[in-house]
Amino acid sequence: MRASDRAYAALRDEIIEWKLPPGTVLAEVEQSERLGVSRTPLREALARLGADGLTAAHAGRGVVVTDISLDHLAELFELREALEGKAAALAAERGESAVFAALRAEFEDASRLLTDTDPGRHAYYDLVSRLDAAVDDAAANAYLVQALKNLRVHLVRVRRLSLDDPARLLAAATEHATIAAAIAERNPALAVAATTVHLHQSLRHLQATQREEKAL
Amino acid sequence: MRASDRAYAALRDEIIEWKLPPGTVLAEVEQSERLGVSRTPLREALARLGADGLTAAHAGRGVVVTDISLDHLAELFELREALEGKAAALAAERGESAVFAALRAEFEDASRLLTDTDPGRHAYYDLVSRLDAAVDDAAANAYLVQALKNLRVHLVRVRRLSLDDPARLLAAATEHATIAAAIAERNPALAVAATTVHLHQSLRHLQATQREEKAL
DNA sequence: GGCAAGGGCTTTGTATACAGAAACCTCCAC
DNA sequence: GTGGAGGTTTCTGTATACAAAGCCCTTGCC
Repeated sequence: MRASDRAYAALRDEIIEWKLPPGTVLAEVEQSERLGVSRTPLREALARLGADGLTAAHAGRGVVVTDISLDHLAELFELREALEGKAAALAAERGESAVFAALRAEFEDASRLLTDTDPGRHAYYDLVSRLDAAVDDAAANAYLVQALKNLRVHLVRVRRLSLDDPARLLAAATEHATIAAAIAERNPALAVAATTVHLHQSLRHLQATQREEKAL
Repeated sequence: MRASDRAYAALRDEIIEWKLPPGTVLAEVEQSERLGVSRTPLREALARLGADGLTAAHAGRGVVVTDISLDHLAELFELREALEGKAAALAAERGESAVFAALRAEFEDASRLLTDTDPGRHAYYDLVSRLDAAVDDAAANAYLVQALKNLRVHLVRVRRLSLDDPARLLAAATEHATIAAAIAERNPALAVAATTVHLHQSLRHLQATQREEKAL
């Protein structure tokens, strides 16, 4: 693996996991020494982070980790609604019914996963990403998938803001089942609606959690 | 201006204007000598082009200019529909009515511009970008605007595929006027519908033109 | 005491030299 | 004649040295 890839992956993970919180300045020499690579590949890594929107080049002062606040959260979910709604609609038009019917069944069984502890939650997250991947695959649109990929980096970042509570995950599982069912039924309008509902609920929950944490 | 910025802008323009057609290999030394910059800033430029999706790093053989065919056109417009539809809806919710009412009037007067020759067409294109900018501004969503910006690079590239014929531009002006009117009326659903119609017609026209050129 | 200008210092931006890897061509064997 | 293996060549990937630009601190003047 290339040194620039390693540096990019390391910095990206650290930003996503809030080990490098917003506002952190990433000086080139400092980071290159820390990560054990030269400045050249590190610069390439920083450029990619900037393209992802995770950092911004504050001219002269080095690149800084971008902020992500409550306001950004709403904006992020507006974009997410546009992209995931379209992806769900396209998947409903083009996808294999059997694939999504199977995923629907898994989500309806998810209550079993979520009564357990950590490994169960991990299995649930895995199920969610399998649905995402299935939608991406069925949508069959490279540009849309790329845009979603860019978006998801930021979504993972905000997810780490608050621990998911089991009650919300259970509700989300039902919403995901509805989305999968709509796609399996080849009903694009329903798929869009189900996606909109799910994202609305997710955003509400996140914002409520955020306000709680702020109050502490 | 930085050398890497110059290299990026130069290569990007050349790709967009089809001076570097799809499949062209961009060797680092060759391009750095041609553009009069060192390999380091050139590599940064190539990385940015890759992030834009204009080039793909064919491992070992250097980066090549990505292909853009009729199939890609449909995919591109699917993404465009999702993003511009959402942007129009948000603009209808949040925008200043007066701004879009004025733009509507300009589009309704556009027949005057389009009866003239080249300078008139240039003025029309300028009007279109002013509408885009107004929508971006009114949507007030940095993530959405960024996604649109990424998309537009590819759109400019396909526009160069075929010369716009005056009849289509005239029809497009009417469609744009309808979009602006919907936003001015603060009617998000109508704005989405008008955008969908416009994009559908544009795609149909482009595909028809493409088939003609293929037949020649 | 406050403001501005200048110098030092840290920072990024660029160039070049070197190392490693992959592709292609050639030559040999079958 | 064809296939494979080895060598050569050219490419990308990385490191480091140098240049330039911006910021901060200090100092002098008002």
